[in-house]
Amino acid sequence: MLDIKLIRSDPEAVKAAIARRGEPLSSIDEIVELDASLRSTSTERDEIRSEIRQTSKQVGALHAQGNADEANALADHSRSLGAREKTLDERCERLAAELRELLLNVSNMPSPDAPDGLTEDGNVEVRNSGYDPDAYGDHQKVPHWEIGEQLQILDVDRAVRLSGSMFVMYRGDGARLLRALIAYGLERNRDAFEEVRPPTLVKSNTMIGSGHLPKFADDAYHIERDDLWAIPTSEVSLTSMFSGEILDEVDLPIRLMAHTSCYRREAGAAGRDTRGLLRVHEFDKVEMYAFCTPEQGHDLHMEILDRAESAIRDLGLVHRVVDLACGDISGAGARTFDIEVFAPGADRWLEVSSISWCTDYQSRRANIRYRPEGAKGTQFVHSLNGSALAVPRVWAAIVETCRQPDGSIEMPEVLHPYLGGLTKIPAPS
RNA sequence: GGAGACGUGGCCGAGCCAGGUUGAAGGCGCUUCCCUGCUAAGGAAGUAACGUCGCAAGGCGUUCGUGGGUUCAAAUCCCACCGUCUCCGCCA
Repeated sequence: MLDIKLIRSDPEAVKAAIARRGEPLSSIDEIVELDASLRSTSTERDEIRSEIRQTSKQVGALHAQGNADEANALADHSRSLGAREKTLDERCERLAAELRELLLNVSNMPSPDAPDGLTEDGNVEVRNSGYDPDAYGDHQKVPHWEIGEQLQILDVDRAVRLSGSMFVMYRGDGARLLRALIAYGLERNRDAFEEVRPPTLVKSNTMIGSGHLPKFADDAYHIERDDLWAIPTSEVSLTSMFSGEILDEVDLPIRLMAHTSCYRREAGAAGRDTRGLLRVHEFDKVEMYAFCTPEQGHDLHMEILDRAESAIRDLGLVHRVVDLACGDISGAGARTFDIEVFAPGADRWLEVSSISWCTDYQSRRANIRYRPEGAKGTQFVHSLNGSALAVPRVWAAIVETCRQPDGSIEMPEVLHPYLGGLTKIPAPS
């Protein structure tokens, strides 16, 4: 959520920023208007309330003196004020609800450092580990869904039987590799990040806090009976972990990481990139998350990017880092870097991590503040998030990249400690 | 899921049955100052967040789990919901 005071005092600057995303600007004008009428209405209401309170005290005092006539006359007067107060209050409620609805649907302002561009065509590649299309042998140009079937480590057909298309099932050494990836993602960040295992079913307010509601309701699974949402990422749970709290500056930054399942309806993506693990409704992910002061934001952003990138690099995967154009940054982010790995079998780049600095956009929604040391009052914290390791696509890239001419799959060395002695998934006999 | 008890400020804890001068006694903690003098004790003052108006000082409003209702007036009365605890049931 954007700061209403900023929209009020400098609507043109806000519009200029939002325009870089290619989002419509008309709601900003509506917000300014609604805000003005809300304030004038609530001022009027508050004045009447004040008068009612004063009058009521006098009524009590008069009764205490035994002066019933005068007390009743005053009470009558107060009653008429009450009617007016009610009307104004109802108008305030309506205006506030409308204003909030509009505000919740405005995306964050992109950072001035984010590249221009309304689509992914404006994305800027900032690093590439050295992609060479000729570097792959034929044995690596087999897509993971075929390898998975050959080695019986990925069973798509049976998963579809259970849950429908775009659900998958890992089996045998495939499931073991998945488990190793999760452990790897958590363990290498344990030096600085507190491991959390949050709920994966959350209330609507929790989804609003991270920015996934109300705008993206179609992308999420909703359990109607209990009005709970299945999280699309643990970012949702972690954002609201300190909701409503005022943190101490000395405790910042707070670094958290969580492994959870993630659930996505992928409503707009039917039929696109749906083979194998490219896009699935349920997947495992280790997420990094941080709350910090505005001053700490930039360095933390770089730190999380570096941690995510080095995890991929150490697995030996060809990858690149992309600085997202304004129009390609998701709603809550002000600046986002994506990490993509190259999957030689599927023959395409796969997005495996999205590292975002959300400034105070999420903390305003979830109401998370901190007390700056030596200053009065409170301020909203900044929040950042990024995948430490998103399992399916990394799993796919490993299986394809590490496939040997005999059809076996050599496990990356950094995973050995988590594989219980397995260094190679054997070729089919 | 059933029965009972309970939800007050940073914490503890009065107030609620008899609605009014209670934004809320008292204590603890914390901050500043004084005394004393040495890591104690004592004394004084201060000690929420948010909204809005104001250059400011400050004014006004909201918040006693949440949301409604009754009333001139609600922490106090009524209703619903949420949560916590105890016992029972069920279960991993």
